[in-house]
Amino acid sequence: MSELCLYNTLSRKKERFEPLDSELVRIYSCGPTVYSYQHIGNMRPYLFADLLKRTLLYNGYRVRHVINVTDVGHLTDDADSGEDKMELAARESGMDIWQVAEKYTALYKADLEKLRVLPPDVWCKATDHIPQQIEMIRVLEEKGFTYSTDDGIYFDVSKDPGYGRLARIDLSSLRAGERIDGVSQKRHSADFALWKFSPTEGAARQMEWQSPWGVGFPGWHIECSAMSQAHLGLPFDIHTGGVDHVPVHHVNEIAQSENCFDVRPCVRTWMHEEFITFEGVKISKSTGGLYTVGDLEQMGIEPLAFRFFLLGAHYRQQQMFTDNAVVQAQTAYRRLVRHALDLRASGDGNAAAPAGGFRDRFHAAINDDLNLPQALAVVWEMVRTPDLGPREKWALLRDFDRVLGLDLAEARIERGEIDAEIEVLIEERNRARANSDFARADEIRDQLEVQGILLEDSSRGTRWRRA
RNA sequence: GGCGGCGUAGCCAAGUGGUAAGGCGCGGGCCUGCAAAGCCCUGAUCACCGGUUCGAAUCCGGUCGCCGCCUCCA
Repeated sequence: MSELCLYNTLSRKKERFEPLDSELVRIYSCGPTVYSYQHIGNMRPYLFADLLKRTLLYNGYRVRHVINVTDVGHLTDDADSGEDKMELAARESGMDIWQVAEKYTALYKADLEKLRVLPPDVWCKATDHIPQQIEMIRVLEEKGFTYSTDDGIYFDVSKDPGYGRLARIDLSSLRAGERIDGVSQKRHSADFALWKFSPTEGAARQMEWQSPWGVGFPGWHIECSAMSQAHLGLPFDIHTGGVDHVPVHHVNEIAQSENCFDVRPCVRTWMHEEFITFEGVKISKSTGGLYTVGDLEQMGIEPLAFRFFLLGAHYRQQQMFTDNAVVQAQTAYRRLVRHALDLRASGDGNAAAPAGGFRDRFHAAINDDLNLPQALAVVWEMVRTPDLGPREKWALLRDFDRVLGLDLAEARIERGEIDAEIEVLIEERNRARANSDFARADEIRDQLEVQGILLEDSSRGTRWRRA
């Protein structure tokens, strides 16, 4: 059996994975800020985390997985100026801020379900952990890591000699002493807000809390430190997120957690997924390509076909999204489903049978830092090999699907309410064929095709499916 | 400007020292009354130049092109 190796951003290397607790692996995944729809680019982090979790389960570990929902404190500008995204979204939509959070959280979770992302063991949200965040800030203050300005309480990065190690930031060469844009009272550009005071003029905030420093709200990074500690304890095994979080969000999270709780390192393995690019350019708010899972469905792309698409590239590689690429993926996905249906019809077999090394190769692929493209190649080869019978293949395919998550055991070709009518026509056509009346037979087939019904004749009779 | 990454067949995409996985598409074949589905066959020397090596897509140097982060972002 192969060893599980994962790429750790801390060391910039693949490392053999060893859980802190011999059986239970603890994972924290940075979740979304729920001020808007999540687009398909936003789905990759959770697909990635899902594949990580499934791979751990496949290796026999138990997993405790936490995903947070950030519903306060994420500013539109840099971490310390600009407006709270949630407050802004509420004002623009005319909804109550709590409704905004609820709405987009629900949509987000529905999309994850469509993509067959296993639900985490714990969902948590920032506004449910305000006391924990305040307590962390209090401890940091007590230890001398903070200072106060007119607009908030800041973390003083110069007090942390290890600051920025994750991103290999060299503070001394980082514009130190330079004038800080926007927030003039910051001592260093890398200093960041732990607590922000509510504005004294203008519209009142909908979300604000009492604290030892006055009424206000928490900074964007502190919620992850508080919630990961609360739900997993420190240290824990794996923290996941997007590459964009390496230099700021996660660096700051480490600074807060390690200095508050004196646990170093607070996380053993940091894993970061790359972006999906849209016709060569990153999908983002400003550059477009903002399809949602729902948009894909409108285009005729099934959610699981999109999942299959994501399996086609390694998580640490930027993946090119184009309409063409996703359609290609859907074609392949549907072909695999058809194989699954045929194999399933042959009955259940024994997955423990020799299986020609396919299981080992599949396992080795996913254990090599989640190389799903490689694993998929093994899947195709297995499906098409003449060396295995259909029942063995079906057993293996179901086994592999524990990681792939394509729901192959439940897959089916969609049938509708007009079955009876179709059956009658098919019978008539088969009578015509038996009488060599091919003109009539083809006429019926064409007629059904117009309705989106495709016929497939085989030695076992005629089957139909939707186009 | 600083930091990081990428450039593999028409398209998507693995492979990071031993003579290029896989998928989609194209073309050909088998099967079929004809189709469809399925199966089989079929394509690249890895941006370019130089170097290290018995041997490089894989290591080093340079050139060109592209992308990301440093500012909202997974």
